Amino acid sequence: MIQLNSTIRLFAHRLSGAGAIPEADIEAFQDIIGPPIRFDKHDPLVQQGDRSDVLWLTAIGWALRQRVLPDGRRQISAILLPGELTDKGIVMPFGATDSVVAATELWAHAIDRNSFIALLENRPRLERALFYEELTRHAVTREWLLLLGQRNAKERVAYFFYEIFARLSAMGMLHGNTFTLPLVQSEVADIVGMSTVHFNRTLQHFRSLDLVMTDGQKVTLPRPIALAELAMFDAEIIRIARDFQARAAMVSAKFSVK
Amino acid sequence: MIQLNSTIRLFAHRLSGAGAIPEADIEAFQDIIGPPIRFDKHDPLVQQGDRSDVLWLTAIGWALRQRVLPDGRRQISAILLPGELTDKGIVMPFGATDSVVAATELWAHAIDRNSFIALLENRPRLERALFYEELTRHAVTREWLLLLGQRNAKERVAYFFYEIFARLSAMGMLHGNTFTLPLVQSEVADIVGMSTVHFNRTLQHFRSLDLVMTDGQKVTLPRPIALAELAMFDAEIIRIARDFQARAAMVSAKFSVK
DNA sequence: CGCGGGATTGAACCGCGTCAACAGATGTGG
DNA sequence: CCACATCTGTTGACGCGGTTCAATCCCGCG
Repeated sequence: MIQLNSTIRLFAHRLSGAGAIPEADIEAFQDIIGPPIRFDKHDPLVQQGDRSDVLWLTAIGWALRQRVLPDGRRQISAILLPGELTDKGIVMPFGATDSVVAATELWAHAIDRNSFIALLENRPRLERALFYEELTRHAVTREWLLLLGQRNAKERVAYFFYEIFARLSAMGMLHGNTFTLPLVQSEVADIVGMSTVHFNRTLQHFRSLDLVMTDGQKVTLPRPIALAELAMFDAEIIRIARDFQARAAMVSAKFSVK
Repeated sequence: MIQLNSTIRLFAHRLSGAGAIPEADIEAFQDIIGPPIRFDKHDPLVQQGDRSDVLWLTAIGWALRQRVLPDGRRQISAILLPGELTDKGIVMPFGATDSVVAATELWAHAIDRNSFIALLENRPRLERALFYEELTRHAVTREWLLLLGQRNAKERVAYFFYEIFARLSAMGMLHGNTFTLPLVQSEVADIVGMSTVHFNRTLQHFRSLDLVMTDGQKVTLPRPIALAELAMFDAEIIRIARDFQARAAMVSAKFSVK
């Protein structure tokens, strides 16, 4: 059996949401990714408007998908954790709609656009898995529309912390109720659509309620469920997240994903 | 040659964004759709949380995709014009994440879930077209995140009117600079994430600038480009919309899509 | 003619943004 | 190893954009 690296494992695990992917497809995918390349914090992996010939599979570190207005206002639309593709949209015949920038020092594998397209052509189950994953991600983005369009500052911040918590939990990247959040406050503010100052004040509100504790980049949520309820986190999504978590635990036990 | 109805034409046209679909695939698609069924205004086609065995292809009338919070706050995440599918996500093994409700009297064709899945299985180009369409729609949804997270009330309202204008233009559903907007103000308010009262006041602002004129459901944009600039509508998206418009004009000339 | 849904208006209020200053941590070059 | 610059977090003061609540107007319709 071919040795698969843990990034590919993570990636394949993400895609397994709607059914397993043939091992052969995963191996074929591994064949087209390049060696890991290093990006500094703030380096762009994808530039809004560009037509690039490569997309990236993140291996270590966080990246942010974002769009900016001419006057500099910025909205972050997604956080890319390890094992994610920067831009499936590269298959489309127009430029990237968003930028993707490294939020931390980051390592990512390059994937040639044409190889990627050819691979999907020959591996229908892999293509389908990517299609289904996109449907899921789109649903998450719509949930964020509800967040930005209807929820107030406290709800948004509670939602943010709980969602990060749940996602890292699903990846086995939690230590108890503590995790590392390698983002500065202005970045989080541009995720939840509020000013840095007001995010800071809202954060202090949650600190005073003992719902969020911070120590440098370490964040602890002593009562995550209380946060989720405050944020009106959708029960169905919690359920899906928990299933995910259970499967992820199995995956990490088997393959020691770090 | 098999006779295709105009709804299927519209649908196929929408999907052609990243390449033509074999005529045979389109015919096969037509084979699995049921006769048009009537929905009253406010009737749900899809209910948030439900696991249904059918999805719908809209033929006549508008529908709204929306999500609501437990306390009733609602965010509309998409407007479905004729020739759109209510919920590709039905292929996924979990319930609908959003509701879709008729915004007007509406006619739609039912599609059986299993037939739909089987069709995609056998028609890789059709499946790919749906995948690519989903990528595009997701990009639009991310643009709305930027709208709700960063733009102010005036920009949001300007953006809304221009986007509807551009989409209807692409479908040949404009009469000069005038179109029919069959939505009440509270619905538009829930699209742009603001209160009905403030939407009304913002609308009056644009009326006083002669940028938007209304007469019942008739809306006229005397200077659409000025609106687009005010909204900081992305130039690339304008370009794509114009290409679309050009192609749509050809389609409607050929097939007399109404 | 009365009813009901939607549009519009007024007034009061406040959530959140803006601006500006300061504190603390980290880094960097001399 | 200090001096200084830079970046991030925090706090205060102020005011505006937008919400809320409650009328009132308008129009189509039974």
